Amino acid sequence: MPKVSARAYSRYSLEAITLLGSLIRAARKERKMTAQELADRAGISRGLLQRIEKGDPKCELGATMEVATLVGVKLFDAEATSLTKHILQTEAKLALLPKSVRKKVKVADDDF
Amino acid sequence: MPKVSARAYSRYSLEAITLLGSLIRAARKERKMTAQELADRAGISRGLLQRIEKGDPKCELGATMEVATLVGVKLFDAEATSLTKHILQTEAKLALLPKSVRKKVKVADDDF
DNA sequence: ATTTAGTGGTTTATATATGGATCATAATGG
DNA sequence: CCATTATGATCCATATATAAACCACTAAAT
Repeated sequence: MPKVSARAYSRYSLEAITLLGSLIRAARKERKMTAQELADRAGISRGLLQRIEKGDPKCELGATMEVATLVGVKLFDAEATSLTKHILQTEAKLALLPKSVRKKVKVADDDF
Repeated sequence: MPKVSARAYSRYSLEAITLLGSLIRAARKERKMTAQELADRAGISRGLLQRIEKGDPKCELGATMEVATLVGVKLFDAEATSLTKHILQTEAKLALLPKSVRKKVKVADDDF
């Protein structure tokens, strides 16, 4: 069964994911946690944790975030309470923007 | 087919994911991009983009990161070149840590 | 006011990620 | 040096995320 069309990732995306994985692994070891331990606490299998630490893009966002949180790697280095505030701010900002983005029909793309 | 055991996410994880989604949506609208447009550029379906923007934890990490990158939402606010450096540093740090974490056998858990 | 495009929510079929088991290797602690 | 355990990798069955097509609704733009 030949793979038909893999997904394409930008350089930045791959690097960011790789970095995230490395940070998680480093953090886990600094905390002297076994891969199995961390996997258990996160409620995932050891195999999945391996892939996360390796930087595999094809992992659940939730699982990855959960693991990261458990070892203290925060994407947005802020407390949950602070995040809530941030979310609300963003939502408010969103409310100001048009509900739907309407494209000009005739005019050529002004993208470049 | 009853769902047996859903995955548990910490408060922080869910909030961080929600925030990420909101930031993406806001960024997309600021750039006056259609959901379909962004989905196409990211090589994903519009439905998936909706879930990402909504903050669904069950999405590919790669797809999410890709979309975020496309609209300029950086998890690690740094250039790719800088990320590489950061990765190398982390790897180097990792090399100093023990290859495997060994648990004490007899002694009781010192977790608390 | 009317038209049209964007959005949100479905459903279904398919691709695929995940869990679990297993094996080999490596490296730690005694 | 030895015993033990963490790790890395692979395989398979199954759960599930994804793409695609559809619908209804909303809200831009004329």
